[in-house]
Amino acid sequence: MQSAQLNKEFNEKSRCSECNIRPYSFCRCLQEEKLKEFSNISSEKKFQNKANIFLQQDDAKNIYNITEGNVKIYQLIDDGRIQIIGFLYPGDFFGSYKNGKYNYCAEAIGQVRVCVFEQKKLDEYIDKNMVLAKELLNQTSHELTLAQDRMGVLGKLDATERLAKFLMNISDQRKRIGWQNNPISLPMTRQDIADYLGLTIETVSREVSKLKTSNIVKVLSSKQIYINDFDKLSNLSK
Amino acid sequence: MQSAQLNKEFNEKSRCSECNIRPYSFCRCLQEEKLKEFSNISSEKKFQNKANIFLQQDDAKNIYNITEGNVKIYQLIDDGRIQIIGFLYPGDFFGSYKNGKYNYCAEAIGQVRVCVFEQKKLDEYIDKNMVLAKELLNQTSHELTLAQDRMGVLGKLDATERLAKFLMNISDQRKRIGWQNNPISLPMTRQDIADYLGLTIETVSREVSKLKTSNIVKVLSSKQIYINDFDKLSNLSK
DNA sequence: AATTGTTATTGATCCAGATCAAATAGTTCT
DNA sequence: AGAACTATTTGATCTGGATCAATAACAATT
Repeated sequence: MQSAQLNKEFNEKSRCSECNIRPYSFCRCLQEEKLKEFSNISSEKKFQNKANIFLQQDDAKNIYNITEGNVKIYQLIDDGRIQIIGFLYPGDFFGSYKNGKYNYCAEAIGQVRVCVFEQKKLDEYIDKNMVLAKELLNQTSHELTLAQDRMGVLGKLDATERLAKFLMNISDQRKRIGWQNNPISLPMTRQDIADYLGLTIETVSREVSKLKTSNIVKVLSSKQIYINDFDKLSNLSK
Repeated sequence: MQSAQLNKEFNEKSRCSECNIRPYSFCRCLQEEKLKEFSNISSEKKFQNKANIFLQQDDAKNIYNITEGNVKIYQLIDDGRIQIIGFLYPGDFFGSYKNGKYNYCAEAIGQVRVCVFEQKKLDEYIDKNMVLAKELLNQTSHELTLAQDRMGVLGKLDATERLAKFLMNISDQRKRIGWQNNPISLPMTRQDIADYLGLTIETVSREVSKLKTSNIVKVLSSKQIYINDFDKLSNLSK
């Protein structure tokens, strides 16, 4: 399975030495290296591929941090309609809530290990632990800028620009964290990409084909894309 | 001018006694009531209607907190295309950045007073002041859930649903903070609403007319909407 | 290797919302 | 008040991407 492979690749490279640059497993670093007492307020859980970690509208009792694997978070509009908020990586926190209910559903992509914090205990702990408070603030701020970028994508870009930006973002991110950034592997399905970009699978597929035809990318397999021309792709992505 | 009126209405009611429920002027409360030393790291500035507070891609040296008036933040895609991220109120922080540059443009709606923090000083100050750190974390988390909700709106809702949700959100918000929630005043232009919802002015106008025709709202003026039927509007808004 | 189920691609048609265009209402200035 | 602008509404047409439909590629199972 593709995503299992991706996870393997990811985990091997996800150990950080400094603990200040992603990707890294926030919990693992804190627990093993810095804060032994950290384990008092958290426990570990495993999820298999496609397992729901929680559903939108569940009572939000916990905050999660990924120690291994990928998680997809999405909003259910009503029957059938889904908007994927994001694809998450080791080190990412998730579990934000509104009025005591989770704000989205969280689902494992491949095998996932998470660190579970009881919301209440974490809150108390934050009061006594500035490192954690600042880390949470940094991560949340970072996520906020990503979310704001996505408003521009969903509100104003056309299908060609959305896909180009998606591919560029993935490539950039992989490069930044020291992975292979070309060809890029896409662990998620076309349906996931469509739900992430606010398009349909057919449109995503057609846009990939257009990039292939205009020789900007080479489609090694449906989940492996080689970028021939970064400049052209970047120009398309706005 | 409509928005001046709105600001007046807003400011009169924006004084909080408890300082834990919005709207309130975060800076004002902190400065006047709780943290005299707070003023050491901040200064106050005024902006007139339509004045740019900062532009996307400016070096992000400051963080702002609104003490009076409203601010609109928006992303410039390229010439002409604009995506409005949000309309901000007293107490709201803004100035999030990525790679040292602001992530959006900020513009005053009506007259605005802000509290300006030098990013660097604020960062140092946070280390010593847990109240501020937690407040920033709370606000940022809250903004994040709003941003995530907006992804669903922009990615999956149709025009009718977008406008209905927009009106419901405004009404809910006003109710929560103790303002008149019916009729609701819309200080922003149709163009602003369109740029916020990822639509065109024509479509926004047509959707308002549809709500009027189906007797769900009464259009008192282009900026004053009376909601006849909350249930129906809520059903439309998903 | 053949069968079954899942995921992706490609083609044909349709429609929601964009665009273009014109009329109307509201605001500001002299 | 009247002129000059600006913002909003309404109408007519066009189009990008959705929808419907069929095929092709790929994986998993026996």
